[in-house]
Amino acid sequence: MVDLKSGANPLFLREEELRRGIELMFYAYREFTSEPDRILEEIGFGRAHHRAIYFVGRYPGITISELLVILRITKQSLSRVLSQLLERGYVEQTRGKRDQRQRLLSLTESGRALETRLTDTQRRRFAAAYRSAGAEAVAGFTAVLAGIMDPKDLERVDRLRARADEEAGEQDKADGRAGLAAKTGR
Amino acid sequence: MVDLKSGANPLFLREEELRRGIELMFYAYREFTSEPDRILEEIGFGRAHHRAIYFVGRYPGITISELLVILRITKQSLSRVLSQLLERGYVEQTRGKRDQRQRLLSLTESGRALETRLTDTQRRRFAAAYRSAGAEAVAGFTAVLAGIMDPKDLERVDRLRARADEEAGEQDKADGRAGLAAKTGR
DNA sequence: CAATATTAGTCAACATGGCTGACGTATCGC
DNA sequence: GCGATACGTCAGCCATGTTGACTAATATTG
Repeated sequence: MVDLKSGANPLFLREEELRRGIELMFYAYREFTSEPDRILEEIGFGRAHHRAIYFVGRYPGITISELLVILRITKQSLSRVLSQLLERGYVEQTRGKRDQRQRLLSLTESGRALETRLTDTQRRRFAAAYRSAGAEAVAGFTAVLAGIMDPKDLERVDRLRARADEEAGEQDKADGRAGLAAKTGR
Repeated sequence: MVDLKSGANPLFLREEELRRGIELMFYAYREFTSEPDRILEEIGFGRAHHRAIYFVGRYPGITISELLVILRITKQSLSRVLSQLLERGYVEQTRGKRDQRQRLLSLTESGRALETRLTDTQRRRFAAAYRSAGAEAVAGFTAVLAGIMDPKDLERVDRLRARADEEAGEQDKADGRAGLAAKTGR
């Protein structure tokens, strides 16, 4: 019993290491959302609005169904926050040119301003943590997180990022979309 | 404009690196909670119950007010989940011997079983991610998370862990507490 | 071209888990 | 003995998730 818990026991160390990771995840996520939450509260929005505005800003021209796949919530839940964002002029919709059923979402000027304000607090927090931990630690951080998340999400993130990279600098042409699903067909 | 977004621009790289961290955090946290959530649903509990049961298991003999500090919720919110855990026999309370006002919380046999079942899914997930990312990555992961979280939380976690380590193998004596606040006075 | 599938929107009802505010009780410590 | 502390509780509100049922417009396919 004593031996099972003693510091010299490798299983105890491993158990402690795993628990530490679990706990840091809990505490870090709470802090990660705390500053945006405060700003959102000022203007009568919640965390769900941040998520929507973030991904619309990230992938301008994204459709409702694509956003649903990313957020993994029901369309009823998304509809609630999205209609508020539309009403209050942070997000706008246009119909897809190729497929008229689709609603292509993008941020308005004030939507971009809000997204920047919200995400900046997180960017700053990450930048500070990255700076103090060092470049190698950052690589380890992202490697472990990538191992924790759903491989499907990881694949999608990587795929979209690759596409965004190769399209960076190009004109948004054709039907005005940013190419999110232009080739995926999903 | 093109230059600002081109891959050669260091500011763009930095921006992408920060956004990637932010997004991985979102996706990883969602996955991190998904398996416990499924188990909890089976037995009619929610994520809040897991948090309570986790920290009671982590710090047996913890008081209500200490748990409130860790969880950062109101006592009314905690009371809701805790009374259910007590009713259904996962957690038990004893009065503090030194201070009779305190309620010292600990897990019952079935509470420990549930905690193990819930947390094991997370442990496995972390263990797999740690294994595939390597030891160095793990160090980076925890360093970055430590930089993201509230320093007060970090300090407390480290302090409690140091205490648990030095007390490992000792008998729980005196008033039956695990020494969580024995010396903190908080 | 007609049938079917897909995309999006909406209404209604419910659960979880946060919150505030207001009190009550027992116990501790000065 | 009195003020502070630890805990419990009632009542109600809000945000954000859920299921289920249905409609409308458009696209696709046999």
